[in-house]
Amino acid sequence: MVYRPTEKTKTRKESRRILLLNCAISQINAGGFSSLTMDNLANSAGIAVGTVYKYFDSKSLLFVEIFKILTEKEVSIIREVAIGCGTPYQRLNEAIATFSRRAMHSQKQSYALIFEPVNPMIEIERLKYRKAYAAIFKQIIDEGIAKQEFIPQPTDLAATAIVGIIAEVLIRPLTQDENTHIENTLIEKIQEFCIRALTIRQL
Amino acid sequence: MVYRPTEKTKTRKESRRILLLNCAISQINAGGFSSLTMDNLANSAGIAVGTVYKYFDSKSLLFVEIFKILTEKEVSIIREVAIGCGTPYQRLNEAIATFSRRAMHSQKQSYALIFEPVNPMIEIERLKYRKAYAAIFKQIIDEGIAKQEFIPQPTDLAATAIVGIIAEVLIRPLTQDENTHIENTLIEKIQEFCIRALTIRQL
DNA sequence: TTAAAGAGTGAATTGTAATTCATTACTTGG
DNA sequence: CCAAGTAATGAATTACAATTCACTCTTTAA
Repeated sequence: MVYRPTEKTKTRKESRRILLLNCAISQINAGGFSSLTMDNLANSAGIAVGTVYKYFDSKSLLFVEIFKILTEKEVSIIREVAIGCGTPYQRLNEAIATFSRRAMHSQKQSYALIFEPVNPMIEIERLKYRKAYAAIFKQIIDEGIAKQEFIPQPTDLAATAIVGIIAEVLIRPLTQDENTHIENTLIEKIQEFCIRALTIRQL
Repeated sequence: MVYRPTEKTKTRKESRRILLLNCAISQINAGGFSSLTMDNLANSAGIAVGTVYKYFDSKSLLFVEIFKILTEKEVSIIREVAIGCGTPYQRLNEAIATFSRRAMHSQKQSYALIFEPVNPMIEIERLKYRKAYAAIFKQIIDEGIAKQEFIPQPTDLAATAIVGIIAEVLIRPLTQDENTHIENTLIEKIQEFCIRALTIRQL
């Protein structure tokens, strides 16, 4: 035996894998999961279809991997905000705003991650994704209740509800077409709605 | 020319069409849209595939028709409750409860109508469906605000938010598997959350 | 009874992508 | 340079349903 994979080879392999992932992500950002085929992925990466299969065993697995990459990034950004400084009230508002702003800036992607019909495997990941968001909100709400900033209530439900609100109010409308104009005050209104549901109102 | 369609023929044709729709709906209730193929539909109706095409031009159009039938029924039931008697507060609670109860009783169907990945045509109908629900909630909220039962706020958003809450809290979990046990108190908790967001609290 | 038109049939076709695999091209260390 | 292994290729295959269509069967009313 003479040939053995070396550092150099492994590095090149790894960077090709990353290239493929990046090409795939670009395509998804442009046209959603439905626009990504193994053929056009191979094309845009400048390699043969067969080669794609040296890097990913199947399209489903590729999709799942991409989904995880994208959602883990989003979740970690929100988590960052959520454990930042400030009162629970402030952090909740900040988390909602960040989530909303990011969604507005990459509409196609948000829609793809939250709603786009793909396949059952993605649906399972999507559930985890939404649960991850809810877990973040829950933490803030729990703390807010402990500090008597928020009214005692089932926090799991409240957290899930907030995810539902943002998805429905903000992201679902992006289904329609490209330049869905979303008013900037929408974020504030969402915040106010959520805060009303959570807080003890100061009369 | 001798043959002309008669009442009798038309009736039979119509009833076959209805049979097909019913078979399709049963299949969807059992396994979602994804489980319905033109072949198994023909099979379960006891006719040939080709015949199905005498009744429906394409699978997409069949799907859209079924989706409309099912959603219009659901919406009209909720609408009934929503324009019933009682204060806006009571009617809101009743509408949420009815929506929730129906969802819990036909889990597969609710999931299919609200979330199941199907195709872009269905996605367009689904948006209308959700908007129809929102419109009902909006009407209640508008009235509640007029009667000073609810706090003034953007009612469009509040209505959409409620749809999002129910979808996320109640129906999304049905993704998982058959007997997702949903506590009965869940409905009450959803109502309380929504009411807090809407009302002027009595201290 | 029969010609005309509609209805029903289901094997064959089509469409669309994913996936495979025999073949060719590289890499490596001796 | 070579032999052994690895990587890349892309045309061909597979998978899977939707859809078609040449044909047969029914119905109608003269």
